[in-house]
Amino acid sequence: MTETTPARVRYAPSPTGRFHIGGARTALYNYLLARQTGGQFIIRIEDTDRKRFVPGSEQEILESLNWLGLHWDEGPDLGGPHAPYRQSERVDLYRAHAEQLVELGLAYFCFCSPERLAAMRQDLERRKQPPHYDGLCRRLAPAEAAARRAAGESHVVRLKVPESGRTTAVDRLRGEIQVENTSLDDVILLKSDGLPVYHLAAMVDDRLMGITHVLRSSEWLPTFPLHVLIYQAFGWEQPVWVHLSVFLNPSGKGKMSKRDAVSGASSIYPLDLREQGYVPEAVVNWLALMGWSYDDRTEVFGLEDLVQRFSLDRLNPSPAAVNYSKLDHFNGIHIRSLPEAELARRLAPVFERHRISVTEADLVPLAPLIQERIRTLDEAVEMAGFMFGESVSPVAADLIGPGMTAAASAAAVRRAQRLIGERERLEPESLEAELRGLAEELGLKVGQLFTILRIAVTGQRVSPPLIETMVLLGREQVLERVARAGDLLEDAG
RNA sequence: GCCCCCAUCGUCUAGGGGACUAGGACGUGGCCCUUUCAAGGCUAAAACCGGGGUUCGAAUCCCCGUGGGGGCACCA
Repeated sequence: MTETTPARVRYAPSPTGRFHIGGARTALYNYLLARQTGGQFIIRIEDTDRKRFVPGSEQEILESLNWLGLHWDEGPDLGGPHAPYRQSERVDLYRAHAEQLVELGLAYFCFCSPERLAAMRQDLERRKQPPHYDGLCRRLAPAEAAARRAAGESHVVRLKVPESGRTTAVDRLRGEIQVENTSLDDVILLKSDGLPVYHLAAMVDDRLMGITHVLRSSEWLPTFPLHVLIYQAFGWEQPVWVHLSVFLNPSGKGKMSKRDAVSGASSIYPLDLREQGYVPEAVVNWLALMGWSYDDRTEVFGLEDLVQRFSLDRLNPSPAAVNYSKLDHFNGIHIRSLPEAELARRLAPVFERHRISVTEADLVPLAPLIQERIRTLDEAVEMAGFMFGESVSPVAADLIGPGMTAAASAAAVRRAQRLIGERERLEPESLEAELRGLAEELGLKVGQLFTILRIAVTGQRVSPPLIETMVLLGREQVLERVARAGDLLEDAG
């Protein structure tokens, strides 16, 4: 079943480190749902933990999302009807809501010191018991609690979890999840510094911002019932809850982690992927299919296709191992589907990064030659960097044709040199015909002659198609390089 | 220790009681095409975690194991 009413969804990262592909996929699914239903996609920064704050990470998040094409309707930079979109700027809201819950008798002030809590936790651990707040302050008379608070005693606000019964939480993918209330802790909602924890802040904001669907990481599954309880305490209607599976590292053992960013060739960070020559279309396509599928055969999608076809019903609840060779595959496909001018446009900064000065206009005629040969944009430099250097420097030994002597190779090169020299300019059809003719005349296989010339002209064994490359390079350049190869071969012989 | 989630080829997945000799894709091997490398085409090997049920019939439903993952903070 596809959602029909406009969905207001949010991606709510905390700025505590680098932005990775797991977050990107969560953002993607949220974005797709919003666009498909004509709803809104909101970015909210969850920065209520001052200790873990990492400067610059908010920028990385926003830059990554923009690069991927996941543009938002409301957010910390854009503002919107529910501004501000940074939780650190919304603390009064959380405080008021926490107090409201205390007044309703559904939460309470707790004066237990961190030391007492730590000691209690240690004790329980020693006795192999699950960590659990003992409810000391829950039993305080409201009047006494109010007095101690008024006296300025340091305190937090805790949720009063029912002491019996069960809580049923409904996840769109997994159905009903039931837990005994006794297994739930009286979680802290408001810290002693007056800032909320996730459990309070996210619920309040989701409600206030009119969030209809919460698509978030399955790390939240264990505290999901608590969140349902908080909604119930406020008397709010539940949103549609969807817990997305986590990403496993490429081996399939263990959750994807920072280590995986350095251990392999490919990174878990979108911005690194960009640096490595991946196109956003490929990253989006790849991410979309890790945890979601359309059918049993279609797998190449652009963002717009995904907007059209995405469906919560086709989400997969099981964890997925990251597979970079599949990313390479998608990257090749999406590079090939780019218009030539667009490919040239994207290639320009890549050559620049490799300190090869070349204009976008120079790259336009080259684009079709390499388009189906590269899997990442950076491979273009390897493949065709020789086009933009002053000269190439092949080694004589490499110039000798397969199964040939240096002398025979030299002779072949000189004949080719003369043939090219006799032409005013190079035209692909006739050049190819004449070189093929030459090979035949010399009793060589086309491959033998072309291999020699390829190395002479490009300096490499692997290159774009020889004829087109020579035409692009131009008569003078080709002549110079072929002549030099002839010299090298004659010296070697 | 306790709680929660998950379970089909190496990996991503299709499958929602009979259409399954379990389909597709990546990767891997072979062949074809071919001026190199790609791309493309064809092809091969490769999976229902185990055990009990339910049913005429189970990859599909239930239970128990096992395995994997996540969580148990004045982090998110």
